[in-house]
Amino acid sequence: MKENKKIPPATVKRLPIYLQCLDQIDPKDIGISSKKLAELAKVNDAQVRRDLSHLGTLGTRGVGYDISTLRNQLQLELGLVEGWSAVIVGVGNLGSALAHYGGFKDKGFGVVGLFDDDPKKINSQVAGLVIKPLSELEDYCNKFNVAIGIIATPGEFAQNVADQLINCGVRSILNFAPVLLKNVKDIQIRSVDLSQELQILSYYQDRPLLKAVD
Amino acid sequence: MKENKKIPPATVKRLPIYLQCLDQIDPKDIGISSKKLAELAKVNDAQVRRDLSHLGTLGTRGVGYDISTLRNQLQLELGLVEGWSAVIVGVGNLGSALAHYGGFKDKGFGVVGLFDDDPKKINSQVAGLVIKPLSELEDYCNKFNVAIGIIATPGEFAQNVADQLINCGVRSILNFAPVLLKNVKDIQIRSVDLSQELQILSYYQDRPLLKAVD
DNA sequence: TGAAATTGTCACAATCATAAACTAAATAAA
DNA sequence: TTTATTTAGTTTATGATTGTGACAATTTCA
Repeated sequence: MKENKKIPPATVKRLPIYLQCLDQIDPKDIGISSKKLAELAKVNDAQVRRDLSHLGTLGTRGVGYDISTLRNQLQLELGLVEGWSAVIVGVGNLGSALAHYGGFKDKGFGVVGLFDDDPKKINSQVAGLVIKPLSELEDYCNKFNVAIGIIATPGEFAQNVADQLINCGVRSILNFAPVLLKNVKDIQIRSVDLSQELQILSYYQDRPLLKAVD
Repeated sequence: MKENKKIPPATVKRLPIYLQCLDQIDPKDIGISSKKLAELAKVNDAQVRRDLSHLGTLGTRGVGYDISTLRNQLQLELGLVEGWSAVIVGVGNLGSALAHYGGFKDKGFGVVGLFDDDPKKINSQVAGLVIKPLSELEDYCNKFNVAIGIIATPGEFAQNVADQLINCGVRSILNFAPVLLKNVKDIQIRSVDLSQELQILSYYQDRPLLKAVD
């Protein structure tokens, strides 16, 4: 209900899930109840109402939520209407996969540049983009006002790349390299470590009674 | 301290990080303090001590932790010494990237099979493995005692693939498809949604004063 | 023996999820 | 119209989880 109020991080993490659920329902439906949405998102329905109340008064008592209004508000709150530009640094298998990944564009992110320092890759094309050397990163970031940097290099180069990205004015970094990047004030960093995910699964593999969270 | 006691999920998520940090320190070092390890893992040092105390009494007061003992205990607790076998279903860009990803083998996971239902892909090789049709999944899982299934298909096939994997005796699933899989008792599922990570970054992009967690 | 270092553990505060209860609003039925 | 039903929004309570500061216990070293 309170506008302009800080949204709890746990709620922020669920907002993209709600958005995803909205894409999965019958396009003929124009409304949805918190109960139904909770079912799709696999959370408690009170939680849904509480989470959504952070975005303002979106629903109608006795009726439910209007789907298109809800989608718009979620996109607005998440900043998906701002058309952030992103670059991918490191165009190996993972970087290529990310460059081809359609899910980014669908959500309003545009990958505008690919960078690698391997001379054999420079000037070749991946997903319709020409791979550039890292030396051109700064010009690119200025030209396209790049907001998000995606790091898909081997671990040993990741910190250096992150420093360069930050230096070029990039404020958010999504890191796939298996290293912990230095925490810099005002810079948002999220790391996805594929092997760590498997290790967590491995822990619970031996302990079928427990359930992992998140 | 308490053996056989449930380890908090938040701690489980940090254990692979500690393991990663141990790989980054000078191989000549034989010991490490909680303070130093906390610095590397970017957490509080009291947290490190508490997390590690769940694995038993590993350290020595006034001295610190013996690195090789610590590494062994972390690997043991995470089940990394059991040599779990994994299959990858969906050999598009992301599936290929995962197949090539060396980080899995380093941590004790072996990718033993690739599956796809695209006739153009079947029988071709990726990362030294021949891509098989899904119809052969069950035989494979039995033959290699596959414990972990990695789903890298488009979203619309993910639930069906998950059902098949579970049917074949797979008990842990790492899902990269942008859908929420049904929760099945005794089956561990972790989902990594690349676009969701970007959306969370996008939220905080507009709010530089806040810091995302996790 | 005393000082410094460092672990293991406890206690406390903050956050979070969930449920219950209540109000308010909209719709459908009588 | 009146009444019943549905459902959002809000508050409160509660229990669980988590992170962190504090400190005694232990080891090393001078």
